[in-house]
Amino acid sequence: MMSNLEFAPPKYAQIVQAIQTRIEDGTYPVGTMLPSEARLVREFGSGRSTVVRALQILSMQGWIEREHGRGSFVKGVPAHGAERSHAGASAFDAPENAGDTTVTAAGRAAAPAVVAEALNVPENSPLIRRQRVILDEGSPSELVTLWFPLDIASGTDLGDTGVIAIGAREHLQALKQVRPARITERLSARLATVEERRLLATEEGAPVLAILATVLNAENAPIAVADIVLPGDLHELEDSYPAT
Amino acid sequence: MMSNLEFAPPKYAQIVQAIQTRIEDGTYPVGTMLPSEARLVREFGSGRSTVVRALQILSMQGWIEREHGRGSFVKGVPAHGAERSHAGASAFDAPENAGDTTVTAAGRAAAPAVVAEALNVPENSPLIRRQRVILDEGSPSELVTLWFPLDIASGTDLGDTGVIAIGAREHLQALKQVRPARITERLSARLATVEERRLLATEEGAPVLAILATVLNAENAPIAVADIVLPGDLHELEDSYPAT
DNA sequence: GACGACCACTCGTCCGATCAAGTGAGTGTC
DNA sequence: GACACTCACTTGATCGGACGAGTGGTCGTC
Repeated sequence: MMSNLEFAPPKYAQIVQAIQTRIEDGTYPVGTMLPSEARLVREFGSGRSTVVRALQILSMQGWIEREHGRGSFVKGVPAHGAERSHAGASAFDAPENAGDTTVTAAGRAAAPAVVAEALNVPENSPLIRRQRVILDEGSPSELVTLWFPLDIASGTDLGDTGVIAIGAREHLQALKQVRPARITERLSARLATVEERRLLATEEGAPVLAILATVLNAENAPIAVADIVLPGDLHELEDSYPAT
Repeated sequence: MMSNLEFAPPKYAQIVQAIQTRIEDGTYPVGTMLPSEARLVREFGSGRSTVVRALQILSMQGWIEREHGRGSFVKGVPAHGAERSHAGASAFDAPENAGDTTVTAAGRAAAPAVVAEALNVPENSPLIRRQRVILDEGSPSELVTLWFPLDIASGTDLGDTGVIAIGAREHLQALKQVRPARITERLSARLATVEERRLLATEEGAPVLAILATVLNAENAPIAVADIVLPGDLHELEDSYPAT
């Protein structure tokens, strides 16, 4: 009408936008009831179906809550996804030439029990192990051990002692048809082992955060495992998520 | 028709379900085109609006992709968000009469340094403390201490020693205008304190997972703090997320 | 062969109507 | 006061139609 080249978003989207704005700027305070569908129909001059569609979108996105027979109520600005430190993902993405990283081992090694279980192979099976220590201000602050099945690591540099300048994930993706889809982490507190105390230079009886991260492909088959050990007195993991 | 007391989900939800199942079991392989809206209308014997509504839901949830003029195409089973044990949220939601829970303390107490910092009050300020031990098969497996500012806890039963049969969050929401919006957790490994060893009946030098969870309202002001202590040899936290 | 008109098929949006069902306040009876 | 009833108001589900617009093919013309 007014213009011929103007792009107008669909009506239902305009309504969504308008209500979002009003929630954000406090016109519709949290906890209060939204105008009823009938009112909104009058205000926006559209059919009820259109208003309902907008409200359903807002409801699915978490802005409002709709209660049969009572009305629609403002829930607030949807606090989006959770923020968390993904120690596992970082272990596979971090290049070895960044910061103070020292590769302490690379090559074949027998699978310890927990790693074998995670990779679904017999204990003591030969695997490719790649271990590094990360220093923070000169002192060891993190011990990361990556474990790969032989067939996955073959044809890559993962078993060589040289420094790999990109992350293990990228390295794998570039050289093989390996596509990580999901990572699961298991986290626990325990005392450092003798070997860990040596590499991390901590005292006897020192508690550590131990994270065992398993990388899975789309078929839920394990691709690799990262064993991450953090001295308890040096690390805190943060996690933040919406309260329902 | 067939029955009078049977509960039937709405038609659009049935269609959503049916299509999800067909995607999961390979009837509609990934990448292929879904039957057109008109076909689905015939198959399910419903109006087009109903079919479209189902398809829009599937599209918003990431199962399919709709292309104007071409059709709807299968994207796959949506790799959902992260799965994680939210120890903090559970601490506030768990009722005290469930399982083997013992309330070991309830009433005023001075704020320890970390709690004071999280609640943004001076150290040693008076707070309401509520502490419980959860037994697993007879032995202590979890120590939860909830801390509330006085003004938030006033008028509630949180400072009384009686058992509260619903979660603290529900209790608060029922009695006060308190709306939790977000929870942040800080997790670390350390050795159990003397007090913790007494309540959890663990030995000296035992490592624990310590989680400090802060509940924030929509304005990011702290409402409460949960201090959760898990003996390291009894607990593992799981976390799973898309690798992207 | 290149081009364009046409057409069948697809999804995108919007409307207004109907019936159902949940909620809460008010009203009247016992 | 307790209870049942009514009624206004709310959202929930579904329908069928209408029009618009993007896609990709056929087909005829040049």
